[in-house]
Formats: sequence, structure tokens, C-alpha cells
Amino acid sequence: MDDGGGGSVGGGGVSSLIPNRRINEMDFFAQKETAKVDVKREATAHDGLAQGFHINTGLNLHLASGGSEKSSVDGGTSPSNKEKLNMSDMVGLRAELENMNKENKQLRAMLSQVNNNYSALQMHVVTLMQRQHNRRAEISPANEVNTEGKVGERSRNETIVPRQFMDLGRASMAEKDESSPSWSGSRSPQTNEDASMESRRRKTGSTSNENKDGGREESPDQSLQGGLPNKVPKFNCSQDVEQASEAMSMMRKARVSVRARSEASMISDGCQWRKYGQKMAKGNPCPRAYYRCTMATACPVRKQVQRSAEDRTVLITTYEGHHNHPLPPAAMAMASTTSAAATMLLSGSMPSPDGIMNSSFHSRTMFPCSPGLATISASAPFPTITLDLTHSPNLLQHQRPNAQFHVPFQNLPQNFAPGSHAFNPVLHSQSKFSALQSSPEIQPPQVGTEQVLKPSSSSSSDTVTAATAAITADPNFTAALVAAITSIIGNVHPNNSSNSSTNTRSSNVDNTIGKSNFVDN
DNA sequence: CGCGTTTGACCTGCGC
DNA sequence: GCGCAGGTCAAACGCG
Repeated sequence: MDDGGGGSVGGGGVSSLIPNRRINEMDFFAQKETAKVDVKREATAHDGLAQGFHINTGLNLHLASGGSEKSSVDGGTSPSNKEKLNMSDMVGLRAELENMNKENKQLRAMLSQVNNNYSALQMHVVTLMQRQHNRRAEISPANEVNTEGKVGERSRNETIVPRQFMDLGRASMAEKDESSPSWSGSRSPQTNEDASMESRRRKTGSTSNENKDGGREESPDQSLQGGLPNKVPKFNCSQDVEQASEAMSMMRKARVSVRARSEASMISDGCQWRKYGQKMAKGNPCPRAYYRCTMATACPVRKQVQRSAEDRTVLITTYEGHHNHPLPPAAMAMASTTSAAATMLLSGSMPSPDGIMNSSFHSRTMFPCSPGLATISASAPFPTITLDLTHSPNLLQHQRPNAQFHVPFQNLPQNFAPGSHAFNPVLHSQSKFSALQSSPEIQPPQVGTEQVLKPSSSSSSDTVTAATAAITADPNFTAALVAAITSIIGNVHPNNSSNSSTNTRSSNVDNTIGKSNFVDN
């Protein structure tokens, strides 16, 4: 195993990704940039107009650029002529101003339209969730999947119970909770774990690590993940308080597991990590490495990295906690992604008033709005949502190999370098929730003609649905929105040859997922 | 010398 | 209560 370790691998991966990404992501941003430039132009023009307008009407001295020439030319003309000129200018300027007002109105209309669409999507997702839940309640849990693919967990699957997905109200509540003590990061000392840790530290008298882990006890408002809005939860009744505390506890424990193909020891997510431990886990010959975020001294975020027992090329990265520091753009993607996933997970796992959550604690549920795309494991003690990035790269490559955008997930693992199958935003948005659908074992993607010709059942609609789910649950709306858009765009351009992406990927050294995808199996 | 990794020891929770 | 497994600590070690 490569030990190059956390930071070096991570940093190198990210930095090496950036230049590569430009190639294929330019298009998207080129448009954006031009749009920005246009807006700027308009803005400056507008400013200029406003200035000119103001000056003309007020001081009558000079116009922005042409105006001064005019005034110099008009040097000896009579004031009436000047007024005529200014009047004509004013008329033109007013016309332009009106045009801009029109544009402004149009833009506002577009904005409201987007908002409406977003609301509609929300409603749609909620409906889908409820439908799925109702269906799942009828279907035997035999279809459920052992997401983590651990042999020892099979027995659990026999007792899996579909988890109830709550409505968005609860989801929003989850967000609230998430923003307060963070979903697992800044744990308060009153939790068992922290109480024990506290006592342990008191015993050992270890004060040096107080700061290290002090992040767990930091004030809730410090824990922001990926720029999530910091909402202050307000609970009115004792029931709410109970629910909130339970939810907060869930938040703290929630984990997001990302499965990705990588030959590297760790996927690069834009953060700096320091390895603080390694353990042999039962049932897996590969050791599990423990990393701690070192971007801030008290950052409570930790992650575990372990190779899959079944498929050594699959790297399972489990994130826990909220960053308590501003994240670099490269890390925002993963943070918001995991945060969104955790929010989704917790929005579906929030305890219901009648305690449904407890009864289904040993449950594992497919993501309802995208069956087979994401897996939620509520196996105690930590509810975990698994985002499987190992699936259907070829399918997505099929869908849209070339177009690669700066999606918020771009900075997921280094493996998602441009040109990689895995980096394909469609894949990404899909694979974010992609998962381990119906087979009891995780089937590593069969790379080759078979899989290319036989894409998984996750249709493009699933992709869109998954993306919309992300939108719904993701507090970072922008990020999720881009994912959705990307997905939709991806579905608009199907049947592209996979060669181009293959070629691009082959030029990317850092794309370990792509490499492994290509080589493996 | 500082920083990060390694690794054995320790602690805790959980199941029997 | 005991043993096991997961998680963490911290001294030792390596590297630049």
C-alpha cells in the first residue's frame, strides 16, 4: 500500500487535476465566462450610462469618452445646441435604460422560473420518495442489497427493513440540525462516546490532544460544511427537543461512504489529511486507515479509507464530521456532496414521532428516488449512506463521454480527473447515488464490451432523479443544481463514442479510477 | 528539526 | 465478566 499518505497524495492529486480539467471543462465555463463578461459589459455600460446620464443632466460637462470629444467640438456652440445634443443623448440613453429594465425583468422572470422549477422538482422528488417508500413497504426486503459487501453483514440483510423517508419538512429539519452541532463532527461531550473520551483523557491527563479533538466540542456555529447555511434550530415543545437531540445525535454519527475505484491509497478530495491510525478490520485483509482533517487545527472531520474485500481496486472512503473551517474550492465539492448525502440520509432517518427510526435501525435502504443508485445503511451504530462511484462508468461514458463540466463534484477523488470515465459529470451525479442495486453482492463493473453494451438499469431518468434528489437534500443548492443540469445535459447527448473519453483519460496519469476501470476486470 | 507515518497499546462498546 | 472488534493515542521512526 502506498503510504504517501494523506496529504501528499491528496494534494498532489488535486493539483495535478486542475490543469487537466481545464481541457474539457472549458466549454462549460467558457460559456459561463462569456456570459459573465457580457453581464459585466452590460453592467459597465450601464454604469457608464448612468454616469454619463448623470453628468449630462447635472453638470453638462462631459460624457464618458465620446462625450468629452463632443464637448470639445462643441466648444463654441451655443447652449441651446448643447441642450439639443444632450437631449438626443438622453433620449438614446433612456431607450437603453428601458431596454435594460426589460432585460432585468426578463432575468427576474427567469430567476423566478428557476425557483419554480426547483420547487417543482422538490415536490416531484417528495412524491417519488413517498411512492417508493410505499412500494418498498410492500416488497420483501429480500431485494435489498448488501452495500458494503461485507460477508459478515449478510446476516443483517436478512432482517433489513425499508427505511422510511421523511418529507422535506424533516429534511429541512435535518439541515437545521446539521448546521448546528454538525452531523457528526463537533460532538458534544454529552454523547456517550465523547463522555468516554473525556473521561479517558482525564485519566490519561492528555491535554495535548484537547485541541486536536477539541473540535468535537466546539460551538455549533463553528461547524459549517461547505458553506452550508447556518440555521439556528428552534424547538418549541419538549417533543421537538427530544427529536432534535436524537436527530443531533444522528447527525453526529452519520457517515457518508464513497466507493470508488482507485489504485492510490487514498482518493483526493481537496482536503489535507493526516493519518492517525491503521487497523486490520475483521473480514477484510486490507487494513483500514484513519485520517483526520488537518486543514484546521480543530477540524473534527475524519475519514476512514479501506479497500474493498471483494474488489481490491475499490477504495471505500468513509467521511464523518463537519469541517469547521472554510474549504478550498477543491474541497467544497466533496464536502457539499457528502453533506448532501448525509442530509439525505438523515432526512430519511430522522426519528419519527412514533419512533420508527428505532425500529428500523438495522435497516438498509436503497435510495428511494433512485433505486439502485444510492444505498443507505442504518446499521448501528452509524447510519451510513454509500455513494458508489464504481458503477456504470461505461454507461455514462456512453451517454456523454466528452462534455465535462466544472460540476461541484469535480473535486471528488483525484480519480475523477477529466477524461476519466468516472469524472464524467453524468456519471458523477449518477454515481454519487449510484449503487449497489439489486444484487446481493457488489458487482464490480465489468469493463469491456459487455457492460458497455449492457448498461445498468439505471436509466437516464434515474440519473435525473438522483440529481434532483441531490438538489432536494443538498443545502448547497447551487452545487446540486449544477449536478442536475449536468445530468440532464448528459442525457441529451447519448450514444457518444467512448473512445474520446478513453483517449482523454489515458493522458491523465492521476486518474486512477479511470485507469483501474480501464484495466481492471 | 519539523512534520507525517507507523504501530503497538489502550479504551470503549457490544455480544455472549 | 470476558473476549472481540473498532477506534484512538502517542512514542518511535523516517523523510525532506
